Amino acid sequence: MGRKQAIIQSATRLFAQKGFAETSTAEIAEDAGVAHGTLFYHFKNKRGIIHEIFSMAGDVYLRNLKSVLARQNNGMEGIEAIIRFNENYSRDHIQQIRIFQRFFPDLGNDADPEKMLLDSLKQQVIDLIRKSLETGAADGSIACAKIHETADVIHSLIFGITHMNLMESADTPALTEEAIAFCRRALTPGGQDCQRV
Amino acid sequence: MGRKQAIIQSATRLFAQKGFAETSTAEIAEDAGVAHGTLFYHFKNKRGIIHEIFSMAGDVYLRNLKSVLARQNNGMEGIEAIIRFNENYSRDHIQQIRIFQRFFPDLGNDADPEKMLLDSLKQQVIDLIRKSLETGAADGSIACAKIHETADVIHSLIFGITHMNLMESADTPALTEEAIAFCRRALTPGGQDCQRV
Amino acid sequence: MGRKQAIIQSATRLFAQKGFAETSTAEIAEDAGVAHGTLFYHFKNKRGIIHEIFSMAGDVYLRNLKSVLARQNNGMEGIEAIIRFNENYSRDHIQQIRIFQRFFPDLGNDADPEKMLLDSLKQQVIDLIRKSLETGAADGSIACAKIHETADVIHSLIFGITHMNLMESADTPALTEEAIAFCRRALTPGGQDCQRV
Amino acid sequence: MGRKQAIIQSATRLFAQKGFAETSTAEIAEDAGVAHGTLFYHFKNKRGIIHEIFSMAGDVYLRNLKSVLARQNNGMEGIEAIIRFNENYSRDHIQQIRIFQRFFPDLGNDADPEKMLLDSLKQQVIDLIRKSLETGAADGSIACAKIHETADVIHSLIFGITHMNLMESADTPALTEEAIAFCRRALTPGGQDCQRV
DNA sequence: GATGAATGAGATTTCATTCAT
DNA sequence: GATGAATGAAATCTCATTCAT
Repeated sequence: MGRKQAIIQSATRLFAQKGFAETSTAEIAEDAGVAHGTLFYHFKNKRGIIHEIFSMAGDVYLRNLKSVLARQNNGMEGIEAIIRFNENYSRDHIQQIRIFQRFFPDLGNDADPEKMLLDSLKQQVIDLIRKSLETGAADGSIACAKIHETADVIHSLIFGITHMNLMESADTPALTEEAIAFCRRALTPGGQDCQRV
Repeated sequence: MGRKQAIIQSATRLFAQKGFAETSTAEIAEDAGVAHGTLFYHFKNKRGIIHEIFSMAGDVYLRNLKSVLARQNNGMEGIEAIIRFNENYSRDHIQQIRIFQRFFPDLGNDADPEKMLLDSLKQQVIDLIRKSLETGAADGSIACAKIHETADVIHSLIFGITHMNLMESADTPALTEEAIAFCRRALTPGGQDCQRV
Repeated sequence: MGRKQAIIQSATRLFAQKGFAETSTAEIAEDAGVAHGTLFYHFKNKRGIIHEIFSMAGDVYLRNLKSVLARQNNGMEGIEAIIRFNENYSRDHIQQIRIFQRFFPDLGNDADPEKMLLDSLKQQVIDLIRKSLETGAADGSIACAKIHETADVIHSLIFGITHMNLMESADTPALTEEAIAFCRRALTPGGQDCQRV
Repeated sequence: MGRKQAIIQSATRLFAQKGFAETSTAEIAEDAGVAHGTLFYHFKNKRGIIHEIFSMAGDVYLRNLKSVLARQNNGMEGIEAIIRFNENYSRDHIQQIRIFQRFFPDLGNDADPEKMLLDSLKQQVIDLIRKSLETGAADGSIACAKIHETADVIHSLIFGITHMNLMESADTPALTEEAIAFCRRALTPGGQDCQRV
């Protein structure tokens, strides 16, 4: 593995453990087994490191999520799959997720290139949720009047669960299953008239 | 207003705007119009300032939320009230909320006194959600099999909405209303058999 | 002597000896016998130190020059006094002069606050030369057709002599006396018609 | 153009623009379109680059100046030609001149090989001035008692004008013409007795 | 001849905290 | 109670130079 990869790996672990601001570049270099200056040969600055991590992680997340979605049979299954995928991915890539969640609050101004990266990722996830809702509305597996807002609601729910996951303050597999059941009840057409509200 | 209050006020604004690590004690002192050293007369250290902010803010949030809940007529109304209260409170106390959200990810180890404060606050909110679910189950306004998990789901949803709010990436009043509708559909007994899942 | 004065003194000596870029802040602090951080308590940054040195030195130079000029009897004596004053001042404040001369070339863009300081100082000296030329033209001690340009010529001459002085590449007291004689010949009215050119 | 020439060209431009210390070797390499390491193949170190620039520039300056001087008819014309040559050369080789002027102050100790280069150049120019003065004294175009000191005075004047030129703080063509007139008045024999002083 | 990855020494600056007054 | 000068540890980043290829 090249030095650049070693740096990315170490940085990922340390940012996840201690946060971005709390991790020094000297620490990353030492952990990666390279000279301090080497960091700044491969990356413009400290932020450049996290930028690369974000960019790579976002790509993997989206690619995997899409491949999972492609295997679903109808809209409701899609929604289920998205929620469950997030749970699984969070467990398998806990460090990446932790960095994402840690970094969100530091992203103040909209010009921030990292904020743009994360915003774009979020928007793509919301779009996939929306597409599943639309598919479900078409194939009859989902009854939903306000697709736009409902997509936001589901995304909020997923985000909140992920947060609980990171805080280790709940049995998240169970939480995820209950969230799916919750959505099913809210979205399944049937005795309940979802237009009513 | 005494010097201590001035410090708390300035710190609240600055922490909300720029984050904890990014705000220097000198900056707080200048903004508050006191000498730098005065901060350390009133607070043990920088962390002591945010501790006091958290502690006060949590008290206000909970007291207000409880007083709102006391005025509801049944369990389902309670759930609605909690979600809506969070929206209103977030709007009115945006700085406090922003500090909470900003600080969460920095709280790593469980021994952390600020993490304990926030955990306790979260737990109390979840308890209030649970109590409303139980009330609703008793008064017939809610059909819910797994109260414990459902409370976590709703809390996750609220947390996610608050996050969207802070990121200013959604029309949150509309999002809140749709979330309430979503919960209503998921929780209202009726044609839909909520035991089924 | 307070710490701030000690810093200024050390910085003056070191900047004169080695130049601005070549002197590190750590070096200044050590020489002044203060902690490294103390520099940045008293000055915004490294440039702030040289700014203060410039500002103080320029004031002293101008004040002294003006007081010398006030004691002259006519315009030609004024020109002589200016050239001689510069020689004496350079000898007595060799460090200040060295810093000035060293710093000039680093001052690129006009927005530079230090460049503005130095430009203003230079302009004031040129104005004093011009005033002496005008006085001399009025009192008959000087014959000069183009006062504006001649003032620039004399200032260039003074600047060049100061430079030679710093480079220690000439016997400058003798050079100064010859420069005065040179100017006398060029400016004294008489058999030579200075309009001619 | 070979790589070495490209490096020299880029370095000349950058040193003139930003100064020696402020220009990094990496910057020069990039500007020249060669690899960073290539610099150190062609030059011993960073200083070696400026040494070559100085050496070449000094040669050109002197050769041209001498060729101009050869075409003058008497001593006074020689002095005029030197002053005017400097103005023209400065305008045409502004970068070279800027590097010279920028570098002078950094040359502290006499052992410095670059200082020796510049000192030698300066001495040769002064010698040429002196020779013109002597020629003029012989051919009757100049009246000058102290040739040695006067040569220094004229060199100082030229240096000062060049500095004004670089600082862009005067209309230097006009300044140059006035300086020539100034020298004419000071040096031309006539009604004025130059022995007198 | 030429490259560019890697280095390590050092530079400037920030900042929470202390303490004498 | 309050101050603010002073500190020193640590952080980010720069950069001339080396060297294996």
